[in-house]
Amino acid sequence: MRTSQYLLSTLKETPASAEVISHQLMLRAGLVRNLASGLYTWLPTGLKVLRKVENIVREEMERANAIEVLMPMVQPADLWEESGRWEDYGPELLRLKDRHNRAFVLGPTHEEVITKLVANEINSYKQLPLSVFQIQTKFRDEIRPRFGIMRGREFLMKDAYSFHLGEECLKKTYQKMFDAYCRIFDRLGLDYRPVIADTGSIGGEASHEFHVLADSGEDEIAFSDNSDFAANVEKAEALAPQGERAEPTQEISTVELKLERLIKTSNLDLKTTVKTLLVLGTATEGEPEKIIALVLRGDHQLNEVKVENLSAIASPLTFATDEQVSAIANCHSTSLGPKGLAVDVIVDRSAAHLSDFVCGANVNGQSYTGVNWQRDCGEINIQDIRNIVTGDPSPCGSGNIIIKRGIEVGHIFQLGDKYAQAMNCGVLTENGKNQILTMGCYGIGVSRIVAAAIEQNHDKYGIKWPAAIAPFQVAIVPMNMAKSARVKETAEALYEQLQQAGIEVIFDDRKERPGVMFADHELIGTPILLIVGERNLDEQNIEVKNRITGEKLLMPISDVMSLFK
RNA sequence: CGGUGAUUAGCGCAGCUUGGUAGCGCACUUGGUUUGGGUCCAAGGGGUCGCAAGUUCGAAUCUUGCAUCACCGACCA
Repeated sequence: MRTSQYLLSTLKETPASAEVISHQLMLRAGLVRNLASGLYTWLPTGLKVLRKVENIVREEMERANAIEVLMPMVQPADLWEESGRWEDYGPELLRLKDRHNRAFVLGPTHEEVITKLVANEINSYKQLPLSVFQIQTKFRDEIRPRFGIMRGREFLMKDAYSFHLGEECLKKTYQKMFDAYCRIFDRLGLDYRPVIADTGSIGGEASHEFHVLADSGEDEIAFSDNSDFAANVEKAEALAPQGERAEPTQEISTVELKLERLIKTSNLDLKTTVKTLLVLGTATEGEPEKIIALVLRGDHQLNEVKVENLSAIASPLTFATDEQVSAIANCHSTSLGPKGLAVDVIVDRSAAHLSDFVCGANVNGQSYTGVNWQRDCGEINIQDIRNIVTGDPSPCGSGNIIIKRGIEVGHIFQLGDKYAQAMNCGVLTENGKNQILTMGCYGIGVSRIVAAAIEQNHDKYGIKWPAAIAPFQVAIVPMNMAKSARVKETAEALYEQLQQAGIEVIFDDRKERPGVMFADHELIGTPILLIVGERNLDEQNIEVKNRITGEKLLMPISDVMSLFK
């Protein structure tokens, strides 16, 4: 490729709208352009990278015996009604109508379509197990698209689905996929971790996420400092504190300050206080809305995922309005406390372990000290409803927790039969009976990987691509080619030779000053720069600069091809 | 969905307080100059100032509404 005939589209200045480094560099290096909120055009250089990621993913899927298909992005709404997700999915699902007024959705995922397909195509146990995958554009109407490609509304995803007669077979394929994912991220050259994950709205049993570690990541991951344990903070169990709860030593007394003021003025340790949140309980038909109180130790944070997984709590989690709060406690939410609340109370394990604690008194501007659970609040329902924090004992039983941020680039699930059941996807077994299939599903955010790779591999000059996904393997940068016939001949010959050898080479044949060319190629992140200049031609040498290490060395022109063996 | 802010040339921004011929830097075009790290000089092209309504002799500037984009928040101790 010659730059003079290519769409380089690099920018000197950083567009104001780009927040994270990967977004800035993707715009500056001419990989993508923004079209509308969460929608991006892939420019030639970006597309090259995207295709490389795609191909690695494809090769490893095929190696894991998955077969490629391509399903429509636009899907009929009745499929989604059949699975129940037309109601469940919410506004993230973009719904649209065709000219005949028939309802469709833009596919955020393809469980329905693939399950329908398999239900129609697969009839016998002899055809199982089956794994299929596709690499297709998805659309999710995110509340808040951000960080450029990282959380766009339209994105490229690899999604795979496996079908089995039973749990045992599913587990085998799940492990195979797990291994395939590790190979993919190894080949991509990324620093990643598989972590135990919540199964979320898709449902099912076991699940792992694959995270690329980066400070800008949107997820928090809990690691043990003494074992391989790693889990999404959403999922990581916070163990109950050791030992028995201490006996009460204080009587309740009332303080004429709201809890917040009390904490500030008397320098109270948050660990001796509790906070109380009112949320909606599961709706039952014909009954008035039920409110449930959640109680956490003051220094802890509510884990929404854990709470939503409790059967008593409405999903999605909804906080009580100020009106609902006053109706129940006759005070503002900042003065709530568990004593004397006329609703069901769910107490976090750590909060439940306290004695002589401080809390709101359910009267505006008043708090209690010296409160004790059994004595003052009666029987309580104890659950794990908080986020694990640094220093907590690891749920695996070994070591303590440290927390790092990660970008979720892959997620695998053992789905079970939720969709197969709903779409009546079964086969005849050996003894001639129909049996509903068990499914697994396996996603990789292909476009997000491009952004994640940049988050992890950049410096002040630009992107430092891992070799496997660099848009070009090598750039030829001639010094003052317009004036020197020798430089031109040498550069052209090199270009010819590299092309012949099937190496992805970009030849900077623009009439630009050296500084401009260096800056562009460093921004784009081509791993090797071949610098052709008068300076070294007398000795028939060429300068080779490694973008990753910054090393420069001289080598005879005739040896250049050895770099690519 | 709530809060905040922005919207003026392809990009980054000034001008708005105090209404009166629309500017700067980068990029682009042409000529010259320079040539191993974003040269320098000169000339030039490009904008219904987000949209709509209002106030006014006159609106980028004041008022109102709308749209789009971005950031923050959605944890209520």
